[in-house]
Amino acid sequence: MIQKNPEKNAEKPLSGDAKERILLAAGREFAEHGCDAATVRDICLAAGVNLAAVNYHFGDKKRLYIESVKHAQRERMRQVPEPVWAPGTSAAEKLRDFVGNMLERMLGLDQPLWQARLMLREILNPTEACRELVEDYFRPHFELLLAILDELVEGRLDGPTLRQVALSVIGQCFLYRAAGDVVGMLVPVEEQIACHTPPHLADHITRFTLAALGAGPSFACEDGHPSPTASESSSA
Amino acid sequence: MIQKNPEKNAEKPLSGDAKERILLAAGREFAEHGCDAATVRDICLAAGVNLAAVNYHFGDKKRLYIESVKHAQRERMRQVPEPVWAPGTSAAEKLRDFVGNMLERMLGLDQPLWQARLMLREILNPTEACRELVEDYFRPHFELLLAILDELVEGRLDGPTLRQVALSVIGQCFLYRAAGDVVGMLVPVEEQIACHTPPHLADHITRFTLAALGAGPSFACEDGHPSPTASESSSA
DNA sequence: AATCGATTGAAACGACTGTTTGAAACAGAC
DNA sequence: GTCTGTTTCAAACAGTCGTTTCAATCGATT
Repeated sequence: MIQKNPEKNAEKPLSGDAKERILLAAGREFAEHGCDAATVRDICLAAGVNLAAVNYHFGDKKRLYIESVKHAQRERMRQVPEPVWAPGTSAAEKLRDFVGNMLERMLGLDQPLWQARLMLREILNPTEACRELVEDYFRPHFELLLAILDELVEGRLDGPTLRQVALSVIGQCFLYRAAGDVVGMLVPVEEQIACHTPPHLADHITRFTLAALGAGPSFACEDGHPSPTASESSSA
Repeated sequence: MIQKNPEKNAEKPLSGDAKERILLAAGREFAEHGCDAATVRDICLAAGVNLAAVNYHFGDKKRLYIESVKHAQRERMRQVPEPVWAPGTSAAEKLRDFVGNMLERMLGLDQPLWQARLMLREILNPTEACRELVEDYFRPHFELLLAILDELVEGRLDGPTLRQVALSVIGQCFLYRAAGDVVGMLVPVEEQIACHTPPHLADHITRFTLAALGAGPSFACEDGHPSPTASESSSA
């Protein structure tokens, strides 16, 4: 029943048709409680639909979970596209933009937090949706990072080493996403709000990586932190 | 019912008194399914005790969960103690040992896998047990790493920068623990069994970090991977 | 042997789970 | 209007959940 009623239920804060509302509410609930612990009753209540709607539109809970993961992934790809650079952009600048983009995708507060959290659950406890998530979402970013790093070291590193370097870069970002609460307990609060914002983190991780690859100034040979806000990067 | 099983818990956790058997089985179940999704019936079945034993010994499920996390933490601390070094050990060697120790604690296959998995759940979704976990378990290791790094850079980095470097080191290790399955989908299998063992990873992460800090040879200026099995580290 | 507190046992409690049901409401086609 | 297919609704289904109950059992002390 594809009806083109543009403004039918404007009185309700629940926009879209039932199926999409369920996907949205399911994503939130699954992200917060996990696939098993979340309940279809809570999902339907949050979505403003009847309890039977889940089984009508998605068959059962498990298929709803998989669909909600895929939905969140698609939304995430649409919201934060991969960066593109003008020809002639240096590899170091590309790395800086890439890291910033990844951190924005992981930690960005302007994006819905639950989408990243849902994917994090899928990373930690992979289900059927994980393989698709990896192939469509993670692998392209991984390959892009590999290309940037390869350009950066001008082909001086072989495949396995290059992949390990890429995983070192990702790991540095991933920690703040996955273990953010524990990091928050280990680092003073005033230091967090000063240094643990996506731009500052991107600056640190980029400089750390460039220094490791011999493509930038060493970390410990100059003054402590040379103004993390500097280094005007020409983002596309 | 009190049978003397002198054998250690190879597979059957039916040694020791009921309370300890419950803690062991609870740790395994909570690690696999999470606090909410795990059931006290499965725990009691695995522990070989009556259903009412959980409420008798621990009050309710939540308190059992907290106690099982603390129990796993204590066991982990007992099994993998912090490394100690002879006076005069270089900071680079200390870093190498520290990273190897941390990776062994995260990925070591000779240790029970479920303990690390249970703590990972607590990191991702902190409960009441998390603060104690951080203060008694994570913070000491963090402070030790900070001391090593400070010695390594000979005081040339201020506190916040030093902490960010420490988090970079931890993040590189943490990725393989938390996102191991996804990493396994991005890297060819033959490369994993060759390069993703704790010793190889420790070598890579240490060299990467030392290069970033200007305390070791750069990564991309020499040949690709100078035999990761080398560099005889004087482990404690 | 008798007693007492600590522990264990089988069964049941009420609440909640995912799923199903059949009727009602709805849209458009005739 | 009737008819068709789609979607929504309240209610109930059969299980499972955490927790409780109370009698039976154990271990040690008297």
